[in-house]
Amino acid sequence: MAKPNYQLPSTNRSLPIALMRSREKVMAPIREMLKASGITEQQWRVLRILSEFGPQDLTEIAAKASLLMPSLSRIIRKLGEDELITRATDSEDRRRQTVVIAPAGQQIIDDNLAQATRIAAEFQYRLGADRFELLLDLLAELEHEV
Amino acid sequence: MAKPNYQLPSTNRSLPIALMRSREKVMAPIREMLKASGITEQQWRVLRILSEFGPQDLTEIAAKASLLMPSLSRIIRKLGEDELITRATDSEDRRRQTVVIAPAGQQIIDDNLAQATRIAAEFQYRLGADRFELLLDLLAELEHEV
DNA sequence: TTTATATTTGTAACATGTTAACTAAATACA
DNA sequence: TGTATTTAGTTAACATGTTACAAATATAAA
Repeated sequence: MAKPNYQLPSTNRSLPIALMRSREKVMAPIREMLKASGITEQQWRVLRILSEFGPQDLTEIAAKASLLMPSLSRIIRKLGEDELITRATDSEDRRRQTVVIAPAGQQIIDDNLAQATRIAAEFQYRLGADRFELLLDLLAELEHEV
Repeated sequence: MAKPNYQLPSTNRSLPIALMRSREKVMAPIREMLKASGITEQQWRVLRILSEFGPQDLTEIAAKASLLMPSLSRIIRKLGEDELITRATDSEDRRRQTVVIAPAGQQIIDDNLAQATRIAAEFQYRLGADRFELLLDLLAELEHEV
């Protein structure tokens, strides 16, 4: 069976490449899982944030999801077209739009959250809780301003 | 002066998001530097690999650069159009194309490598050599097969 | 040698990343 | 009050990420 074969092998001590490869490795099983629901990794991230933190505007979502506004704008439009979210203009500040997760969107969360949690736990288990926390700390240090 | 203001703030203990934010933080100054040469982060990665490891085919480049073949195919075409590389069909295996860095491409490497090295060293210095190596080790562990 | 299979490269289609420019609305301030 | 600035979000343009598939070539099997 000939299957797409674009693996990303070979070692490398370059930090940017290591970060990229790790993220790919971590997200690949999530993406695989989400295929059944027909949504992407980023759409999943937005839905999770709406489910966990409740209705909020685009700027808040962008900050939590680490998405740039132009990307988020497109994602929100797509999620609206698919009726996974609804949006309403804020009555006090009419520039602002409050986004709310819709039942169909919440259903996708309900269908996938348990397995997503298992996948995340698998990586934590692989490193061990202490080394996992250490990794998150080291990554956070990279984000500090110079 | 009104400037684009799309920062990516807020903490988060999610590994995928931490990986994404760190990579962005590490690559942002490189991208900034490369603007003067008019090439992107990925084009830079390809040129560096060609400069460091010499002529090679697309598959080898993809592995070293952690790029998928469809992306690399477009990048190589663009680099060829800009005359930063040249390509020639392998005489023994005519599917294979050997890519060679051109003088204009090598010039971009020469113009930027010292500063790129300084930028990379800055992050290493920020963590300290030991913690930097530890970070690379932890990231490598994430890539292990289950 | 002929056929079947695997490998490699290319292309299409869609989604996102990135920067810049833009609109509309709110706010600061002279 | 009127004007400038800031903020929220959108749109445009280009490059890349991702998956699926097609095309070309090489290799193994019959």
